[in-house]
Amino acid sequence: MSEAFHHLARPIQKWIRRKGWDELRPVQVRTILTVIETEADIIVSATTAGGKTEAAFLPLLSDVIDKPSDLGGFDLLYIGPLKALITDQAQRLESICNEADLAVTPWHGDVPASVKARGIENPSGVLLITPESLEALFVRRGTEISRLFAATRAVVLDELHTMLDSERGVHIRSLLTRLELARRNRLRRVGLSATLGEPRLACPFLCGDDPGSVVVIEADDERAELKVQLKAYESGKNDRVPVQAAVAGELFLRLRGDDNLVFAGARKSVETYADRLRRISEEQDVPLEFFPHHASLSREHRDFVEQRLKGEGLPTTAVCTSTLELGIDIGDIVCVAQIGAPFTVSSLRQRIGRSGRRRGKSAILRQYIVEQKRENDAAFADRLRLGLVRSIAMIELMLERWCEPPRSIALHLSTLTHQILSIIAERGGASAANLYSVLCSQGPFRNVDPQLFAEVLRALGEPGTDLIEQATDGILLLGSVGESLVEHYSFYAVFQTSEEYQIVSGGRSLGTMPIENIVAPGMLLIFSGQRWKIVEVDDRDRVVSVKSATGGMPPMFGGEPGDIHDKVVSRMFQILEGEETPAYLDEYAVQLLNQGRRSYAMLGFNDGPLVARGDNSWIVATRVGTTTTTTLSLAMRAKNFEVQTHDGFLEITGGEESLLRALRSIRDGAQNFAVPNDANLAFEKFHSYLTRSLLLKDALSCRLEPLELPSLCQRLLGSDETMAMPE
DNA sequence: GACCTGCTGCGGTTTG
Repeated sequence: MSEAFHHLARPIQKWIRRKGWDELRPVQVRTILTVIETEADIIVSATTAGGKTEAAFLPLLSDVIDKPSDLGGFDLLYIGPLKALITDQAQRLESICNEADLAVTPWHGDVPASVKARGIENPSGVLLITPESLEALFVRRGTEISRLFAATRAVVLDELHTMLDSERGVHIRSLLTRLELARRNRLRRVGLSATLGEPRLACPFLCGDDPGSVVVIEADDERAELKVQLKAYESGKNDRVPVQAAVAGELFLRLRGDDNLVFAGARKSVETYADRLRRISEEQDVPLEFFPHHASLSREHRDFVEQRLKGEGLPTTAVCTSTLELGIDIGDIVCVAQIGAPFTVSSLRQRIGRSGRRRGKSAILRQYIVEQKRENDAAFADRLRLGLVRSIAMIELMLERWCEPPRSIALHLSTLTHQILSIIAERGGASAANLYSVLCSQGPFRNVDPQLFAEVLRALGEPGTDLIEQATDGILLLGSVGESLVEHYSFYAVFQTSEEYQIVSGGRSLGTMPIENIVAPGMLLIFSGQRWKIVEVDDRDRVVSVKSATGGMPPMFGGEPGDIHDKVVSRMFQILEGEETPAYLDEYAVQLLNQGRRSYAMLGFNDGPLVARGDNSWIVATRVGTTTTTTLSLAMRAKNFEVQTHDGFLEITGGEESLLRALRSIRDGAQNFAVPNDANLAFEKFHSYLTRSLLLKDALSCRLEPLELPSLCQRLLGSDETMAMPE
């Protein structure tokens, strides 16, 4: 055993021996030495089964055992983004902690109140909690926080990549600042992740005050060989057999008999393919091995699918959304299929990481792309085969080991509003200066200056908004609306969720669907991989009762398209302008790629970025990702053009002035950037309580890039500002 | 043309 082993506490050494480990992994050795010999914050980056949890906890627990604290409270804090993950990790830690008689307390919405009561009464050992449950502790037990966490010496943040510049990431950082202020002592932070493209870029999110001091420990995993195949299909308006049938047939042929994951892109598409695969299995009279898995299905059904994947024996393919992209260990997956191009390279990479985990086996990606048949009225985006091209760009970038860096730090005014309410609730009142100090000077909202903070407070205190009010001594209190928000348990999460119907069959819940779906008795439904007829709709309690049937359509689940990164779009143009043919394309995909390249040249994009299509109609090749392309499209819409956005392209029609004049005026007047009055700017949970001026500032901090417009317009106009079209 | 995540306290009843 290595030197690191001898640094560990006796009970921990005993546990390692009992496990039969003959050596610690390199990433564990390095983490153990760093934890024991330094006081630095640490990021551990290793694959899902790479032993990260043990790497962090073996030395942290050793420290607790060898140097017990007399302060009282939990010794270690673990924050995880999923309930299932906390349950899993608590079980793993229990086996270690038993050896040393340390308590392990899992804490989330499904943990019995008795376990929580025991934790509050006698806090010690390891607490594993979700951000939302920690939030609830602040709101409901604000006065006890300092007692519960007095002895805590470190916090472990699992799946760190989900906690970067997201609403939930900012939420956690705010809670950690508040925790440190309550106990008057900093907490050492240890972040764990399997999918940080460049782990150093995550350091500012772990330690905002001194990112350079964070120690990054990366496992040099032996990477499994990756086999990739891309198969293309075409679908047309007059197809007798829908193209999904062909894709499902191929999936059935290739995947039956093993454990696989099929990422179908959207819940509706998951239901469509699961239904087709079930029908094929029935026609061929073979046992069903294909099951849908997404967030709107009942916990019961999802558990069933996960258990089948984990278990030996019954081959199982889950047709899924990103529910199975991260988190719990689902065992050996032979093949990952992806239907349609994904939105990010990092998610593609994470998905592929699910297969080929067994030593000596390759990871396998089967990518399926459906393009529209070219008919006379084919849209230009279909003629360019943009879906296929994006998919190739994603695969190429993934093979080059690139993935999207974390986003830059936004204002997060919705989450700021949440934390203002939470601190006032925690303390029964707070001064504006104190709130600013905790949240903005010391906490994560560092881009919010005092003036902007005052503007937010004024919006929350507006009569009619009533989230907060000011007492005569200047102290801010919750207003009537603020009070009712904070009192309800739905307050604890910072992210938005929509209203839904429960779908019930014979008293058993099958799952949920958004209330935007039109429902009436007699209608047919595909859901949870089966076919149903609606027998009753209870609009008051939002319950739809169904019974077995034989036809139907899956419901709509809504959602907005994802952001494509500049680098992906830039690679798409390289592919459209290039000549190489990737070896993993099937024959049909090669044909479609060549068609896309020919169309690109024929439309004239090789000569310049602006293509006139007659009748006040143009196509503009922006060559940049969603954020900047959308910003230009809003600027054009504000000038009364009609605009459709695509990856790296805009289709523009109408307008009161010529395209060239409009681009020039946007280039020269970027400081007057305006969005159309009808553009929706409310995306997050507490946005509806803020003014339009604040929403615009929030959007400008992360969703829009007006500062990019002058150079983009200049590039589009070209140096001589001429193009082959009439002004 | 998208996906995912989360949730307390209390009152009533039953049981030993």
